Amino acid sequence: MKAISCIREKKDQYKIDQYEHLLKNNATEFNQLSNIVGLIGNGVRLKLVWLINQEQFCVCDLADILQMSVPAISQHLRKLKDVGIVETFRDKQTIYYSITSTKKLIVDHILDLVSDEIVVTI
Amino acid sequence: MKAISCIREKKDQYKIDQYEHLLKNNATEFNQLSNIVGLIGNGVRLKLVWLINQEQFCVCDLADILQMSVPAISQHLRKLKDVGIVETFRDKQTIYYSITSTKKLIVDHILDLVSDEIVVTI
DNA sequence: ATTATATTTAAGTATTTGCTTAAATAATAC
DNA sequence: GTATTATTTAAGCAAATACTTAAATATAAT
Repeated sequence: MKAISCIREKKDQYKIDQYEHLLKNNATEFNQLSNIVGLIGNGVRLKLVWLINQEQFCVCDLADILQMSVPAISQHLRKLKDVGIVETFRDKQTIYYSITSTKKLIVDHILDLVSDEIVVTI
Repeated sequence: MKAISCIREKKDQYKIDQYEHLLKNNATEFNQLSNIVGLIGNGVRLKLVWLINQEQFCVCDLADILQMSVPAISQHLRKLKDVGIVETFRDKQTIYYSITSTKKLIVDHILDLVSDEIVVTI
């Protein structure tokens, strides 16, 4: 809570205050972004987002590809849906997931980092 | 474990296998990246990385700016250091943190998303 | 040496996360 | 209608996370 840090004479209180206020003024932006980045920064969800960004998939496909249970995948997708990264549309019994247009830019931006590392041949 | 997903006739086993192998072949890259992105995708650490990317700071400064305890900040910095995002250099009793040159690109890339949202006036 | 300062580390703990299994929904097929 | 299939949801639990406080290091000043 209380940040009783250090006495240090080199302490630049003015600068500290400036940064403190800057971060507080932009708390919402930092929080939103860390939520999104934090969600994508999970081994399973990074792959899910990458896959869904390649093309639409249903839960079953994703479970098969990642060799995980359907409920496990479904719960990951729910989190991604809750923050608006993915959306769904239904075709009969099948529900397909895709990246939302609103988050497409940020997703592409983060997935750029994947593209730099791997070679896709599908 | 065993992913007994769905029977679906539209299932494209060839495509599923292709993606499965592609992800397995690049497991290391995906894991490394999700580790880094996951670390930065934390409210406190996103701010820490953003701050340190602006200029060098010591633990005390960061604790003051974020109004958190020194040990809490120190432990966050340790995680960032463990994956090679930040490095330290000592000046007398003070230890300064900076972004490593090896991770500078990826950090800048993620912080681009912050820059899009906030205005910095320091 | 002794004291003070900056920082890290360790131990403890409450909260969150990511799975599991089982049950609940929803749409299709018969 | 009843059965089947795709998906979600809920409950339970082990592991991970993010703090706390107290103790340990390391450097500097006296």
